[in-house]
This record gives sequence, C-alpha cells and structure tokens, in this order.
Amino acid sequence: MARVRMSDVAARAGVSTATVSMVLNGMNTTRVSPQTQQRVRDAAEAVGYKPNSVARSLRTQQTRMVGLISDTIASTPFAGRMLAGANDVAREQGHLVILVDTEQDPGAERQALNALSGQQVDAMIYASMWHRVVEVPEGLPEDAVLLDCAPVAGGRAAVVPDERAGGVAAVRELVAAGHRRIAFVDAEERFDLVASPLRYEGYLRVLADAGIEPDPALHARAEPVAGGGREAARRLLDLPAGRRPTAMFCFNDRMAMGAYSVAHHRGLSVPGDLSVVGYDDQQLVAAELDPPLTTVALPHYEMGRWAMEVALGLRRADPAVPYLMPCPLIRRASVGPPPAQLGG
Amino acid sequence: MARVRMSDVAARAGVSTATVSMVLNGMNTTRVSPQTQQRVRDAAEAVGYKPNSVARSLRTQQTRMVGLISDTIASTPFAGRMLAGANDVAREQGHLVILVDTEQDPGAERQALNALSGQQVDAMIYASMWHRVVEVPEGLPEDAVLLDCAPVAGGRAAVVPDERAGGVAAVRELVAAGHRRIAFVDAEERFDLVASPLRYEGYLRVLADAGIEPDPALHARAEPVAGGGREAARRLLDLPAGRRPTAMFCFNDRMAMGAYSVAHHRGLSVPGDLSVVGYDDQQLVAAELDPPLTTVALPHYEMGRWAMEVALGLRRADPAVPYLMPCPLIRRASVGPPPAQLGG
DNA sequence: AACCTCCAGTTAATCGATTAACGTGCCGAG
DNA sequence: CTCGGCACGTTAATCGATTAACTGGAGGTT
Repeated sequence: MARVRMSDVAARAGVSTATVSMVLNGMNTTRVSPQTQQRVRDAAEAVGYKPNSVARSLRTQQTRMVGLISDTIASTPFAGRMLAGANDVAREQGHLVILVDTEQDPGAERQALNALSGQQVDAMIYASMWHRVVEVPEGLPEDAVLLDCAPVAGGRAAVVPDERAGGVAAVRELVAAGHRRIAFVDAEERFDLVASPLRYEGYLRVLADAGIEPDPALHARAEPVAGGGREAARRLLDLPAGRRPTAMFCFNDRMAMGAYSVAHHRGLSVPGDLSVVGYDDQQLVAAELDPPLTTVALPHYEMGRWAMEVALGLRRADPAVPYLMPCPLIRRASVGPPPAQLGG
Repeated sequence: MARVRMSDVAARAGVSTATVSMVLNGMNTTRVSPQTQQRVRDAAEAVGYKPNSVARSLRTQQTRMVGLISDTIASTPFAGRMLAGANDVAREQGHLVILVDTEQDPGAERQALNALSGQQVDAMIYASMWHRVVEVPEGLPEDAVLLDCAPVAGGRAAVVPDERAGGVAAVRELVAAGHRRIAFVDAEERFDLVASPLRYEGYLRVLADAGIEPDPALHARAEPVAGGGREAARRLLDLPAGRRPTAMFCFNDRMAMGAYSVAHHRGLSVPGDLSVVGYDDQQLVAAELDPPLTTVALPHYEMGRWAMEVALGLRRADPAVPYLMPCPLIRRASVGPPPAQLGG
C-alpha cells in the first residue's frame, strides 16, 4: 500500500518528473507534445497517482488550508451553520479547513495559534459562537478574519449580524399588524452582550417612527432562557389591562418559548390574544413551536461564507468597521392583529 | 515577516541544524552538552523559531492531522458535541482535525477523500450526524472509524448510541413511577432510521419485565417533529378513558414538545396528569421546556471522543460489531406518578 | 558555413526539517 | 605507543513535489 510517487508515473511514461509535474498541473503545456501529455496522463491513471500535498505545500509555500479557531464548538447549536458557510466556500475554492476549538481557554488559544501557523495555513478565521466584542488574541495574524465578533480595538476584518436592523424588522412586523403596546422581552445586561442594546435601539426606532411613546414598563429584562422568558412574560401580563402589551418582541427564541408557555397557561392564544416575535431562528425550535414562531434569523451561514470569502481574498473587507450582515425576518404564524377589545 | 528557519537558529547558536533538531525534539540528548542545549534553546527563543510542520511532516511521514468527514455539519445541532469530543481528544494528543462536510453528495465525498489522503492525514473518521446504517464510501481507508453510524457490511470500527438500553432506561423510569399504560410515540418507519426499532425493543422489554401486556393502540407513529408529536399525542389522548395512556415515551424531544403542547391545550398538567420522557437531550430545548423534560441523552460528545481515541490508536475497537455507547437518562421534572383516579 | 530560433523535453536546486552515518579530540587501558 | 571508546557534534541523504535554467537537435536565415 506504499503511496505512488510522481517518479513512478515518470518512469512508466518514460519521461522526467519535471514533465509529469508540468503536464499534470497544466503549466507550460506548449512545451510538451500532445502525445507525451497523453502518455503521462495514462501512466498517472494506470498507477493511481495522487499528488502528495505535503510535498507540494513545502515547495509552493501554500497549503490550501485555512485555520478556523473558535471559542466553543460544543455549547451552541448555531456553530454548525457558521462552519457550513465557511466550509462551503473553502470547498468551492479547493481549500480545506482545520478546525480548532479553544474552549475559551487562553492557553489553548495560544497553542492553537502556534499549531496553525506552524501548519502554514494560508488564512485564518477567528470565530465566536455568539455575537460579542472580543480581545483579539496576541499572535493572531493581521489578516485573520473575525467571525461573529468585533475586535475591541477595531482594525480587523470582521462580520457580525445587523442586530439593529433585525430589531427594526421584528418590531415593524408587529406595528404593521396593528400593535401599539409592544413589549421588548430583553436579556439581562452583560458587558459583552452586544446584541441586546442594538436590538433595543431597533425597537425604539420603530416606535418613534410610528409615533408610539415607549413605555418603560414594557421593557422587561430577564435571563435569556425560557425560564427568564416566562418570568418576564408573567410580569408583563400582570400589568393592568390598559398597560398590558398585545405583542412581545423577545430577545431570543428561548425567551419566546417562555412567553408561549405563560400565555398558554393563562388561556391566552398566540397570536389571537398575544403576538410574539423571537430572534435567532433557532433550528429545531422556532419552526416547531405551536404556532410556528415568527422570528428574526441570525445569518450564521452567510456570515461563515463572508468570512471565508474575505479570508481567501475573494472579497474585500473594510477593516475599519465590521460588516453588518442582514438578519432576515422569518414570517411564520405567531403574529396577528391585536385583540379587538383593546383596539377600541 | 519571513519565517525563521531552523538554520537561523543554528547559525545564531553556532551549531548545525542537526543539533538544533535534536535539542528541540529532545532526541539523543546525551549527545549534546547541556551548555550547547541551552545555547540552542536560547537562540530559538531569541529568534522566535516555530517549527514548520509541513517540512516535518514530509520528512517524518506523519502529519499529526486527522480527517473528519461528515455528511452534514449544517443541518443538525448535535454535530457540535460530536466535533467537540473528537476535537478534545485530538488536542490532548497534539493532533489537528481537518473538517470536511460533504453534504451527502457522493461527488463531494470522493473529492474529500482524495483531498484528505493527499493531505496525508494520519487517521480518518467518517461521521454521520444522526444514527444510521451507511454504505461505506469507496476509498475510505480500512482503518477509518465510523462515528454515529454502522457500516451495512460490517467490518469497520464504529460507535453508535445504545438505543435499546436507552429505551429501557426511559420506560423503566416510567414504570418505576407507577405507570402501566405507557405509550410509545414513535417515528414513522424509514429504512435507514435504526433508532426507532431499537428504542421500541427497549420499550417492549421493560413492559415484559414488568408483566404489562403491550397495547398496540399505545404505539403511535408520526413524523418525528413537534407536529407529529402533537398528532400522535392527540390520537392517544382521544382513546377511551380506560385505554388512555398516563405516560408517553417519545421518540425524540421534538415529539415530546408536541405532546406537551397537546396536554396543555387540553388542560392536562405535566407531570400531574401525564408523564413524558423524551430522547436526545437536545441542547437549548429539553431543559427549557416547562416543566424541564426528563429525557435520554444521546452521547454525542462521548462518541466523538471514542472515535478519535480509536482513530489515534489509544483504544482498540472490535471491527466485527459497533461499540454501543450508553445513553444516560437525564432526570428532570416531566415524570411523576400516574393520576390517582386511574390508579384504583 | 555560421548563427539563430524553436521544440521538446531534462537537470538540478529548492522548500525546511529529520536522522543514519560519520568525524574529532581526548582519555585511559593494555 | 596505539587502540578502543566516549563525548560531542557534523555531513549529507532524504521526504515528494515545483520550476528556473539548461540542452540537443531540427529547421530556417543570411
């Protein structure tokens, strides 16, 4: 099972390895007669020749591999779509991706950086599995691309979701359905959670455009999980009749799940009595809720593609400011007009 | 920014590259005086030497990289945990993993196989993102390890979840709580879906052990998503009072979600009126349901570790039969005793 | 005839490490 | 004195491809 080398092909075709190399790579084809080219190709086929990319990489100083460092593959189900986007572009370009998970351990991060640069990767992507601001690790190459995170200091190519526009789209959907008392079921404050304030800005903007006075009581914060969503939804639905929201824009789909379950416990129908919009378009969740959840999708696949395209030089990025990837609104069945008795 | 080579270190330390290599790799250390060793190390440090793994790999014929081919990174949120397990072991062993997603396209699969073998990977793992029987792609090395799938023809190292034991654990939990009318909310039949019949076997086994006559009406099949779960749960709860189940073992967490929502619509409380056990322990879902779902975890992380350990020769596998990884029962709050009026 | 130009390849250096085989100087034993 | 052996390294071949520089001969020009 010894691998067959180029010299084996050369011997069989009765030429030098230089000729084999040229023919197989299509370089300087004018210098080799068509007959010889065919002989070489036949020989390669016959012996089952597969080029050794390690040797080639050593010589050409290009590995056609890109390193993808991420802080956590494990803990989020979004990772997959991001990897898929990056992977697809890499494959289209004949590149391979080396995946390293540092589990947010700075030691592992340094080690990974070393391993990848030792491996002579052609490009590098540094990915966060949820949108945040990161301290760029020392030793990350200048031309590395940041994926789903923005560098504290700026100056790097980066792509993040356009959270504000997403918030706008979500709330606009609710306003368009006729709602005026719209709650924002927000996540608790956290220094590195950049999504929350941006989505809130979007929310406020739409209210302003619609001439709706924002009611601070309708901005409920809780832990961004289903339990938090339930807690916040309860507080909101406990408000006196006139101040109670007819719609909730939730920070994420899990909080929306919580809102659903409180509504159902109180005998409120979604969207008959309460409209809900989520965020994330979480796989295997948003579409599975009853009714299916209208939500804003986090463009993980697209961001993955973008990052890889920039990394491979297929697309230019402005290092001054992160690229904002649009978050499309996914219309399902959790938004309807506000209930009639409150309309009048 | 030219990379520094071993010869640079050698020049600075005033020795040959052979010496540098020996010192830095800790080989034959007796043949180099401690002073020289120190000089070499200092020189390496001073010039910031990082070994070039491409060159090393060419020489040693070992790349310290393992190829991980998967059919779909994108479409399942389980992928992450599997990758994480594989990655952790690889890292512990100083290996890197090259990830290739073939998107179940046989062309891409062949291409990936070529790319990886050309890349001279030291080992290879072929992963499916859900448990099934696969036709091993032509060209997959003999010593590749199958992850979350079993080869139709056998004869390969492989690891899959122990679905039967998982079914046993789930149903035993229900029996232990006092239930005797236990439904199995199953997936529709599908030739390559191996989990369903095995979980059903586990279910039947526990009933037999407990002396409970299985009722065919309690084996409900539907599409394995929330909608299917709702449909099946409705059929089951429409059964006449005496035949109605007091507990449901659901094929997956999504079907369990469906069962929850039907129960709630009918004013039934979980687990007061209906106990539910799921399967998968789906991230961001099972624990977030209200009440949190008791379920059987799919051991993705552990299977990922196992596969990588076998691939790297850390552990022996029996190629005759897939290794069955235990599926632990995760106790949360959806199981209780059956309602009293049916107990007497 | 002398010189040039193509054609159709070949030779050999090179990428950056690893490692088997080979010095050298010095000391002690016989 | 001379040979062996050790301590401490060095030389050079090698991994498998790529590619700049070269070659040998046919044919065309002046």
